[in-house]
Amino acid sequence: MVNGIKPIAAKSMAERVEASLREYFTKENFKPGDPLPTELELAAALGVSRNVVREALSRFKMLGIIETKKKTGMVISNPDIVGTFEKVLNPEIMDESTLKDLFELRLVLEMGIADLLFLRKTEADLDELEEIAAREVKDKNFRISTEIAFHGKLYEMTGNDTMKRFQNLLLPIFGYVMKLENKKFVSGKVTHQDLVKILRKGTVKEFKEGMLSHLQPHFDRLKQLK
Amino acid sequence: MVNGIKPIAAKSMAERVEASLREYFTKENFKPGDPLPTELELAAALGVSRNVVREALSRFKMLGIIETKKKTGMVISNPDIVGTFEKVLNPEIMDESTLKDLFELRLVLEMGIADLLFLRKTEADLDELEEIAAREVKDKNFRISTEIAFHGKLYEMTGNDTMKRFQNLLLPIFGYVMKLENKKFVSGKVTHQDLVKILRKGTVKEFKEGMLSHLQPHFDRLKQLK
DNA sequence: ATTAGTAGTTATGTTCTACATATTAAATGT
DNA sequence: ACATTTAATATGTAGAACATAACTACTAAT
Repeated sequence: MVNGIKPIAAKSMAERVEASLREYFTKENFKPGDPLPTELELAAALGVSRNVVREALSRFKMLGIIETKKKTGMVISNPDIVGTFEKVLNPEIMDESTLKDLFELRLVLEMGIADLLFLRKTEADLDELEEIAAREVKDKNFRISTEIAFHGKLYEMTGNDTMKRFQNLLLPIFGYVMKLENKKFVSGKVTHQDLVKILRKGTVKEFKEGMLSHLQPHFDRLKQLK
Repeated sequence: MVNGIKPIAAKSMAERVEASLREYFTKENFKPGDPLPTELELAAALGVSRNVVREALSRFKMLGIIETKKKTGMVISNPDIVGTFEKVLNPEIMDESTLKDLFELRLVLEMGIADLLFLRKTEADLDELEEIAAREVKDKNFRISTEIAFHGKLYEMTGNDTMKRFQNLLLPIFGYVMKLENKKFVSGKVTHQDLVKILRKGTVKEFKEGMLSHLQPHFDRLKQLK
């Protein structure tokens, strides 16, 4: 077996141009709004066809790192990281171990937002949350949608838009993993209504314990697996 | 002001082809390993040039959703989501509110991993962690690197590779935000060595309190801002 | 002098053709 | 039956050409 030897340039031109451009952007310290050379200039500078350059640029456009206008040219812009995440987060084509990891990540987030919640909660938020929890008790049929609504509202209350959107993306993962394991959504001893109550009048510590108890079935399952 | 009116098709062909392909993949229920039509077939089916198709395909290749081999053609594959994340996570071109959000996200993760840690910790892990903490006390100069090593090891101990890699990506964000706010890395009353001790002999609850205390300076700063 | 209109220029958007290259599959020869 | 050669095919890359939007500058008209 041949060891310590690797292919010279297995990667495609577009891939290499992407890497070169990325390096160029950081080296030149590009900031949002800064104009880029034209496609032809880049092609000439890199010694490749305009076609290849465009394939690489197309990638940056997808990430939101580059924006273009005709005649004006291209400029750097700040990418939408959550939006990008969305583009790869397809449960159908994800390997199982990653799915499991993301499922756990969701649990970790859920357990970790307590401090932010107590830092930023408002009366209006609590009222709305309470209303969601109350609605849930009436409509036995729509447990999943209210489940989503409740936890979604929690993330919203953190005042962290990125986290809220991120959690939203993880929702299908959550559902998918549950389906894979043929499990039903089961809540622990602490209900949503209990959580609201703690959030309103209790302490951070109590809330953390409450949330753990609420998610206990999920943690129990993890314990079984290992 | 004109209301309820939007541009017909402002998006580029490549962008629309990307969307069409994405829809096609899910509709046809493609799984990793499944072969795709050829570029020419796609171009014909979509009524666009092969060039445009290639620009769209290039995007999927970047995300790792498509892999290609000459002659054989293209197949669906499972994307590397953390790797994709890395491609957009450049602090230099990110807007400040997103940076702030990610900084908080890091804190939330840190607070939320306690349960996983106690579920999966091993003696070997604890030994290594203790060693890192001990090294830190000796080398006053390299506080930041040991800071990274310590918390990195914690994530590693969760047994969640995705989370570990994700945290690794957030590190530069952490540093960047600190630099932006001209703050130094300050630990709370609970040190790394204390955390190790709790992790070894204490309870989950104690560890959570310890971690909160360790990160308290950061939470205090958040409190100041709001 | 301000406005309106016109023409020219430029960079991206799109298409088409051609050829290179890797790899599979078929054909051929021993 | 096996090894070798040949052909076929899908991706990779290059180059030219034209379309299109948007900026610039010049011109004409009120």
